[in-house]
Amino acid sequence: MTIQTRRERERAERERLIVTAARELAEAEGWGAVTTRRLAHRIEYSQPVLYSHFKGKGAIMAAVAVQGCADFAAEMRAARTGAGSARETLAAVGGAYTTFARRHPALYDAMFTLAVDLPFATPEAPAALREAFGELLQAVRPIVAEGEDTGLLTETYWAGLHGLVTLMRSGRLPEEAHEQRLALLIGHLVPPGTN
Amino acid sequence: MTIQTRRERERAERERLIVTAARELAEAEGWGAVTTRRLAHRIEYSQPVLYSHFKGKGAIMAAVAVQGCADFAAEMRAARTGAGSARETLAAVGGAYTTFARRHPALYDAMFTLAVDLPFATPEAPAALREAFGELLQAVRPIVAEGEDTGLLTETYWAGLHGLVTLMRSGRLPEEAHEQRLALLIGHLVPPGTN
DNA sequence: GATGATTTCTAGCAACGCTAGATACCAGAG
DNA sequence: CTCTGGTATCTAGCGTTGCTAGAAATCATC
Repeated sequence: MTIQTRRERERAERERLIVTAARELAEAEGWGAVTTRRLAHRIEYSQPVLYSHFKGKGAIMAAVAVQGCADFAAEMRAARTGAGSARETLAAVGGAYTTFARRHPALYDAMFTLAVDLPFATPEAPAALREAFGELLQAVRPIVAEGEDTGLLTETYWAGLHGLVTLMRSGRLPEEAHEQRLALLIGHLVPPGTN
Repeated sequence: MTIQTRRERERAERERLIVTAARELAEAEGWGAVTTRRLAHRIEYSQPVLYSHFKGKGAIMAAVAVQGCADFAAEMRAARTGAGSARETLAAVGGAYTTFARRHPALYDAMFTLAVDLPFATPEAPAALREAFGELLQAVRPIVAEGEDTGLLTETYWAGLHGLVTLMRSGRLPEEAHEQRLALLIGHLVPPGTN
């Protein structure tokens, strides 16, 4: 019994090691630099070991994405609970969103741009993912107008943030006016007469 | 003289052939299926010929992107000139935007998501690109409120559309409520009391 | 028809994700 | 302590990718 559990523990530890190494490598040099060979060398094992833990490179990226979502949700939660009015809350969460995306581009890509096969808009979506969306949702709820759907408005806000971030990061939008664009988006989402 | 011009003409024709083949292949099977070998085989030349025309695969994709931008701008222009009120115009252009993105995913990716080294938010940006942005800009201009910058609001609208399209296409947002989200975005951009 | 430049192709490099088959390891039985 | 069976790991290699050097073929000109 003990021998079995020790092995399982070591296996789990190595799996965490793989995900951490992939994350560090990606954050340091981008996903293009994350190859199975480099990853294997980094964890001091051979390539096939990776495939005994994950179905492929995509699954490793998905694991990194889930881990990233947890951090992401935590940062948004902190921003949300530290804010005052409804408008301030929406701005704080939006700011946390774009700040995270700019500080952790590789993580953000794994979560929201690259093709990783993670279930998203379904109940089977990973908890961290639903939690991150939940933070956005709670920030949006107070500013939902009569006859509007909270979920849909949250998705629309998300899309706005995502668009701003990705277009800016790929050089399609200039960096400098980012804060003004973000303010415009938020200003137009908040109904007139809201505190 | 004539012999030189004939060669240049043939060269230009072959270059168009390459771009067209790349575009067709990408639209039919996605950019993942566009390899230099398949492309070369399709135009009935060997691979190195591609590199005598373009610096690499990225440059070919950039050429396809520019061509796509021209079509894109034309469709948005048609939608814009066919609409009535300011609100209708904004909605028509937004609809044309998302429709194009959904109908030509590969083209859209080359233009707005994949990393192609094209100058964007600068005067050196390709004409087709600036023209496409100009269509958006003209649709936005009538609804710009006092104290707002037209360019910045256009960029924000663009970001919203881009976010909706990319999140939906990657499975992060469910397809079915797309029209409602688009309506929400437009409804919040148009100032109250606008026709 | 020979010559010299230009164009095009053949063949190959290094790197990629991934995997089959060989090898090393190690817990438990005699 | 030795042997055995099963597991864990590695070596080696497949097929593919973007890209390129050097050989071969083509063609205008003398």
